[in-house]
Amino acid sequence: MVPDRFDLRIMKALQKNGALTNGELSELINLSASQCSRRRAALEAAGLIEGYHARLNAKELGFSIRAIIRVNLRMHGQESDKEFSRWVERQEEVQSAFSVSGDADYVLDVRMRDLDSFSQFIHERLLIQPQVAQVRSDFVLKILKDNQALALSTDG
Amino acid sequence: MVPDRFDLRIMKALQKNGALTNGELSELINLSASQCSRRRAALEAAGLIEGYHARLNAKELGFSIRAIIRVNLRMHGQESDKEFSRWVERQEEVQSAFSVSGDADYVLDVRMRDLDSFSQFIHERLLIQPQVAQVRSDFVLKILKDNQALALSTDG
DNA sequence: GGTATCGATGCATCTTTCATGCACGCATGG
DNA sequence: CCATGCGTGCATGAAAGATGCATCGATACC
Repeated sequence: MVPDRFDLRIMKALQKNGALTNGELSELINLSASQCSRRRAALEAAGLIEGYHARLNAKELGFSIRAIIRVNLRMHGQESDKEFSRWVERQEEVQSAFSVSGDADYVLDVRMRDLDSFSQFIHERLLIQPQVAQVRSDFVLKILKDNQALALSTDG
Repeated sequence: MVPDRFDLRIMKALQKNGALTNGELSELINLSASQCSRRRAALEAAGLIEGYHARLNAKELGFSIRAIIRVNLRMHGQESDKEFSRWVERQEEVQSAFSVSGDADYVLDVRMRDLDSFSQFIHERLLIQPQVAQVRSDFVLKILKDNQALALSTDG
């Protein structure tokens, strides 16, 4: 599927606000509501829109700790990498996890309720993984932005 | 507002799928649809649910580069920090940006269409910021998980 | 130039979903 | 024991979503 500029506008709008009605969308992008509905369905069917998600207020819910953790493994091989990946995927506190090229092997974005949980996670769960060689943590002091929105150029 | 376990279940479900109807929600959490509607509205009004967002397929849309960039500033002061923050917020390619404690001063999560854009961003936009002293990039090779979902414990 | 064909669009309609008034049940406190 | 208040489910009117149909515009072909 090749999205045209209307599709791009729709996706851009829905990134910002996924609860827009087709009527509201139609005003924003200058197209009838029925067309918005059809295009939206097409974008979802084509997989360009992967889904809709509610964003929760982490602070209000008691998640006061956020940290970016860089992890190095002892050795590299399909086995240890795969095993570590599987382990990471099971950790609820890990919101995002990337295998990266650079100083580190993995970068994790984690959220916890308090320092105790964080310490417990690092020492009693992460560091005892046999593959893990080194762990360096950066605590998030302030979130400047957290869009999760792609920079689509609508060209007008 | 103090969310009870039904509220937690609702939030958990809506994190996974923000397009659930109240009827579908009611089946998932064993509560009538009308109550789901009321509780949902309350959670939104209380700010526990901050909003709904569509997630787009980055690969399909041509964003093949993702990187975690660590930035160090030359000196620290309210001025340079604030100025850098403001600059970061204006950069569309920056999805998330954190001020952190640790080796780095800032961590940025960026997405680009290609290596040229990335190089251009680093050299012609980021490094020419007068506050910036050092930049280290980790390219994302593989996304193990990218939930953006908080680990709510529903206790049942 | 004329015409046929195909996809995209807007309107109208039907269906689904949402929002809310109401009465009931349950708990707590007088 | 009764009164009060909150949370709940049911039922109804309002809003939003989905879709058949006729029309419009563009392209291709004769």
